[in-house]
Amino acid sequence: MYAASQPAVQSFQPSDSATGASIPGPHLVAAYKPGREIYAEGDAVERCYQVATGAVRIYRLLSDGRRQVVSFHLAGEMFGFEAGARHRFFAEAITETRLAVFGRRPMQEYSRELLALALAGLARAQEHLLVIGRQCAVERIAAFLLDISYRQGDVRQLKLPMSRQDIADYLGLTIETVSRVMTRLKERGLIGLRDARTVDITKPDALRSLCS
Amino acid sequence: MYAASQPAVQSFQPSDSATGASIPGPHLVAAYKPGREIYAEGDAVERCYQVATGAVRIYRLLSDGRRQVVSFHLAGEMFGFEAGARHRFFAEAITETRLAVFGRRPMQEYSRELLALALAGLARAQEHLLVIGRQCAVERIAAFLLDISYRQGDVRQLKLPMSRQDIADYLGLTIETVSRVMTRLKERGLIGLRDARTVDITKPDALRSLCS
DNA sequence: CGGAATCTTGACCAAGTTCAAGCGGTGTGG
DNA sequence: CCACACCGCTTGAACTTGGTCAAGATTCCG
Repeated sequence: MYAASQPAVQSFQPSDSATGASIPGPHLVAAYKPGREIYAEGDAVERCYQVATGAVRIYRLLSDGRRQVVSFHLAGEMFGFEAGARHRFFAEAITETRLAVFGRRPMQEYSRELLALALAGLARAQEHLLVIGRQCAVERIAAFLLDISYRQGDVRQLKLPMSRQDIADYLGLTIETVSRVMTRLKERGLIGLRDARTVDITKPDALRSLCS
Repeated sequence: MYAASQPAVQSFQPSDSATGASIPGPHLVAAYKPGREIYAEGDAVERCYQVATGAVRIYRLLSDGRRQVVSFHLAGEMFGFEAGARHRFFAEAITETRLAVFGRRPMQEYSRELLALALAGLARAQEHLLVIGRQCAVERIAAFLLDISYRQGDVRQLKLPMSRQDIADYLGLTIETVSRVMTRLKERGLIGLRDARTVDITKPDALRSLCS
């Protein structure tokens, strides 16, 4: 449902892109343990990142502890560019994660490439707004599973890197609701749950028709 | 709460911006009656727009009629740039509206300026995600009123160009809930309601402390 | 003045939250 | 090696927020 706008892999080095440009040569690769912070709210924006392996969550905390995850980033996807000089969200590795890191210089020089990425990010945020603003719990979960499946290469069996709590905070639900909906989808035969993090999409069309 | 990232006025022609660049000369100015469509979902993306006067809503419809307004654009603000070749949202004039229209050429040549706009749009969408995903009805309305007030120049008395239905569809609520919360805020003395569209923010700090 | 939007209000209802308990796997220390 | 504690997940029951449905009130205009 909201996979449509999602390129399978984002990259600064498009092999055959319309622009022909690419960010040159060697760049840092950093490794992060699960839960490790990549940047914090308030930090200066001076790099951007591409996930080599693993997964990342971007989120914000409210003063009373409520958390909103605004995006996940899987292998191949870029993140870290923001409007102002300071980050307004936290970024954390979800699993064992390796990142390609791009410095300030490239970011300023490659505004055309960054523009495409920013516009793609905007599109995804807007799709997500639609899901959170106007869809019920089942629809949100269905859309989420399809989106992740699509981003992992339209696989039938997907490995969720994130916890139920992460999913809940991404979809504006509680962990209990996520859990309940998952089991309900399993009972209805739309998905299989090998374990909590391993989902088989047994009836993709049925799932798709769920998120109107 | 989410006004912080919002420049008071966005422009392709920043008088004293860091870039120094500006998009040259004459461009079309178009007028729209209330409710008139500016572009539709599926239309080719070939212009972008700056609101001269009036207000615009950007939205998407679900097949069963549910609507999500993803953004409003007030005087000075730009919209219309999207990731793909086709629009994935509708744009409509809310009130009597005049728009400055920019063609394809400038859009391709001014990626730096567009990048800033896209990043600002991304920031706003993400803030909005936080509001819709994790805040209750009162918090949403409080944040909304403060945001609009800020964007109209931090005025105490604000004129809402949009209907209760527009607000509801923007905040992921129903028109009834919006109405109830408004009257409750009035009863508590946080705002005054001259008429439904004219709001006095009598206690801005109290309102601010509402949206945690 | 009449009619149509738009907005408000009330009573009831339901989806999702909260609170609480239990399950299952994993890792650790006795 | 087993016992135990921990963590993430699931499940159930009661509750609450916001939604639905229905009726009025207001405003806007012709």
